[in-house]
Amino acid sequence: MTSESTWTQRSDPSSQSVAIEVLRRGPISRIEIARRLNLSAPSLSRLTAPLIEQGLLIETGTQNEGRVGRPTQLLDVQAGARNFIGIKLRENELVAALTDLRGDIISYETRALTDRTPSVVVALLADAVAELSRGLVVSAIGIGIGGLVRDRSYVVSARFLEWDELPLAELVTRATGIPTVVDNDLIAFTEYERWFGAGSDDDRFAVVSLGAGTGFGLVANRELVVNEDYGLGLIGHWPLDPLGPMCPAGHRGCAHALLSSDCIARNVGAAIGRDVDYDEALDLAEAGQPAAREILSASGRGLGRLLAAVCNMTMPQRIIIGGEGVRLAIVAEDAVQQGLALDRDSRAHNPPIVYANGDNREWCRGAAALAIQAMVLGTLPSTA
Amino acid sequence: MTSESTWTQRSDPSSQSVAIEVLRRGPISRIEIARRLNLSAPSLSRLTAPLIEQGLLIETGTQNEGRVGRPTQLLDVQAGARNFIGIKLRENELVAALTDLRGDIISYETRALTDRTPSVVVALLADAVAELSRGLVVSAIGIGIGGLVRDRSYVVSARFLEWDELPLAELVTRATGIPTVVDNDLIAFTEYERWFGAGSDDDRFAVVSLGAGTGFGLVANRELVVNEDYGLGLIGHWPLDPLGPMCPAGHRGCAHALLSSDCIARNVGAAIGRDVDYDEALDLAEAGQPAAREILSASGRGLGRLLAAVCNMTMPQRIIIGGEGVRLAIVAEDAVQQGLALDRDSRAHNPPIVYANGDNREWCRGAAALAIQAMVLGTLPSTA
DNA sequence: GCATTACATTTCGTGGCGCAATTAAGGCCG
DNA sequence: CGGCCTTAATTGCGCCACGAAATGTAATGC
Repeated sequence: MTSESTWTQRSDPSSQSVAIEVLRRGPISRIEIARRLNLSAPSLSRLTAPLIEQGLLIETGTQNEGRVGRPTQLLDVQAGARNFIGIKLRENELVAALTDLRGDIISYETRALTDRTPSVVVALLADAVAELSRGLVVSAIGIGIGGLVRDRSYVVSARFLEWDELPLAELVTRATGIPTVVDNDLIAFTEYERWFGAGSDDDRFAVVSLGAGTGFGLVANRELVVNEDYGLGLIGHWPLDPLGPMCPAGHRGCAHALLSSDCIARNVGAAIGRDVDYDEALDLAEAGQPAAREILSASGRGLGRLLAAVCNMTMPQRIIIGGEGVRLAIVAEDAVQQGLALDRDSRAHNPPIVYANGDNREWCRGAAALAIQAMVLGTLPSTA
Repeated sequence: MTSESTWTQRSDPSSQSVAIEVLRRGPISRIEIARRLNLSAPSLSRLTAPLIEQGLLIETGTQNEGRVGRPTQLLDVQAGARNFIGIKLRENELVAALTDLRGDIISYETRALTDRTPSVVVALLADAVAELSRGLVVSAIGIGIGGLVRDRSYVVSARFLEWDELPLAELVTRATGIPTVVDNDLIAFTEYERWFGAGSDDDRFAVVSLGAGTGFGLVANRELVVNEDYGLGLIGHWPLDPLGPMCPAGHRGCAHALLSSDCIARNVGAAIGRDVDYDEALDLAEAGQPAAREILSASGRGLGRLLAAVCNMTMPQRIIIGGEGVRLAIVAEDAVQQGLALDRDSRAHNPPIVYANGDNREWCRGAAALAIQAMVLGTLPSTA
């Protein structure tokens, strides 16, 4: 039945977009798909029949919500029918997650990276994949990596892994026999949010990630906004506070100085006279320790000003804050609002801000989303 | 033949997109349209035939460029077949231009605005329209206005005209009998550049306007990026230089303080001890007057930093600088590049920067573009 | 002059689509 | 409780937009 090479068999574009709509919008009625795709009800009967026949879609109960009239039959994808693996490569570890068709995570594997030689990393990666895929068929692998990637396959540069000009997708495909796609981790995360996550109903939204660095992702007119420089981290040193602390690269009050986990931990540590890590620093601020509170207020205001810049320039309908450092936005929420107010016209409407989990899971789901997209859209590389 | 109500008669979408392609891409061969629209050559023969029949398109000679093979027949719109009027409303004048189907200007009318009462302005406007349209049929009127506009028709607020909640399109339609569309002037200008201008080949570009205020327009994924707040001038007080001069609203070194014609003229005037206007200020800087040069260098650097912010956040393939104050960008070009370098990663690629004319014409063409779009896309309001 | 190249057109069959009518499945109400 | 209404899904039907293939057309090149 489910052939591995293509998803919907027929390459008919509207059949494909129906399948994608069900995949992205969860259980959904035929009539609702018809409205979204500007198709007629008969078309939807025609288009869904073969997809149900193939076992790709299933009817999952009815829904009526107390309205009169015939209840709708909800359609859904067989989320378990396919498996994917999403992998996040970090400076010193590798996290791989087995997911279903929606990027929901089934299980995990982690490997410490002590040696960054590509062949060693690829071997570890293949090992984690083998472990996760025991007894299963994995349709595709997605990899997210902090750095510059071309063609969803080729790593141009990844500073913290000290990689340059590496055909990563090809290496992994060879090592695992599974088609593989690679992209910048923030692109992967943004794509996940666009297809399945908090941004799936928006025309425009922005993603801001906090953690070791500060990242930015943008979706406008329902499509990702990227260019060849994406992955350089263009907003990593965005100026936020002319009187703020210095960052290691010598920018005063830049995003790195105010928002990165390292700098926050270092500044709080220096202020209270002992070493603390990022989470302790936030704990102290939350507990009311004055120096920590002050430092985190400054960071929050800086973040607010960054968000104001995002709003003023890209007019998003939603802002999604993610990354390991997301707690900053929550702990310093009041200061964020202050900073936002500072650079926003008082008549302007601020978009809702939503927070992602802030753990490794979201990066893996993002990476898996790349693999899912490639499979569904038929852009997977061949394994030959 | 040319019915006034619709453009392409048949509402067939691909017939319409063929017509739009010819309108936007100037003289173009069938085969090239086929490539752009993902259609086959036979489809193009079929689709163009009735459009030529109607007199909407014409064949304008052949082209071969020294290649072998049958030369291409170039198709073009009968640019003179329709007329439009584009109107820019300013604080104290109204500029109306008669244009052809491509927004190219045929003639002008100007009216001084001494009274801002809507009925008076509408009467003046109708008078200018009557003058321009003598002996001609005008298909639609487009109006560009600095302010907040809804539904391409309804002025929510326009500060400098002291207008609020005014159904301007309706009033003008009633006064002239010609269907009218209204929008923010910068949206109009951006739409012109997107359809006909320097951005017509780009997926993404940004527009920055200089003059009385600082404006910003963005196109991503070939569509305008706007929201309900567009027209508030969200980047008018963008922070650019923490040590810069104050603006009247009390922001230090903001876009207004550094880039607006008024502030530049005032600052140069104060420095040299006599009143100068904007153009004199730029003349002085160009002539090497030290104080003027310094002030304009600071402005140029500020502009550069603004452009850096635009590039970092929206990754445009092109930046178009327009507005009455565009000369600043040219006079202070070196400083602009300095400022740009300041906030850009040295590995990033800067997009080409192009300059618009900087006179009233570009605003009128923008307004006309709104009218052309509405006519071509069939979204014109009825005159009933 | 004939081969080559490439744009344009004609013919023809396929198939995707919507309209209209029909069937299905539940509420609403006297 | 049994029509009636409403909304969803399906079936039948015919239209017509589209591309494949073949043909026509107009240039270059040797």
